[in-house]
Amino acid sequence: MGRIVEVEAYGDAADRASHARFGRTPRNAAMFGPPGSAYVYLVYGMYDCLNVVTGPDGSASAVLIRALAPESGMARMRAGRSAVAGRRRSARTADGQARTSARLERTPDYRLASGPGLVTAALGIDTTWTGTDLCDPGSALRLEALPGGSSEIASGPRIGIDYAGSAHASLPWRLWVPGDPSVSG
DNA sequence: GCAAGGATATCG
DNA sequence: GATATCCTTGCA
Repeated sequence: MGRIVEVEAYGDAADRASHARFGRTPRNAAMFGPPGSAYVYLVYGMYDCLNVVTGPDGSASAVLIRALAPESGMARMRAGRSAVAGRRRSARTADGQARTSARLERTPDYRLASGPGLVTAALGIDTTWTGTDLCDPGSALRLEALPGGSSEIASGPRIGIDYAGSAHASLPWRLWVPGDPSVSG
């Protein structure tokens, strides 16, 4: 379990940074699904990114989960991180494997899910989780309300979307908990 | 600073 | 059917 400390908002075709910018396609179909369901996609051929579908059924929008502050299950998060790291080319050799493993061991708990690709690696989530009802208490992957709730929230431009053009790239649709060490670098 | 990696949307 | 590109990461 982790506390969500960094997210980004993505809209419909009008949002030139969104996967929905080309309308409905096989990949983004889940973005048009019911709110509270999951949209997981593979990015850069290696990392999965977890989104929460937010808009009404039939409209496209989602919130990308960019970072978690781990609260429990850190041993399993490390196992998940290790499994994903093992697929990288640098870990194909015995020497690379040893370095990757040593690096992960030096990684503090608060950095286990400090990035969108790291969130899914830590949780063991991949694209097959697309469509999961995140609001069902019976789901293995789910959202829960945080008792005691609100902390201060900062906002700024979304990351890695320069292709969208300055008008969209400058929108302050990245939200995070200021000062939290688990926010991505 | 930049390669790895595979799916994907678009173009020919 | 081929190809430029991608909501990233960890290495040089």
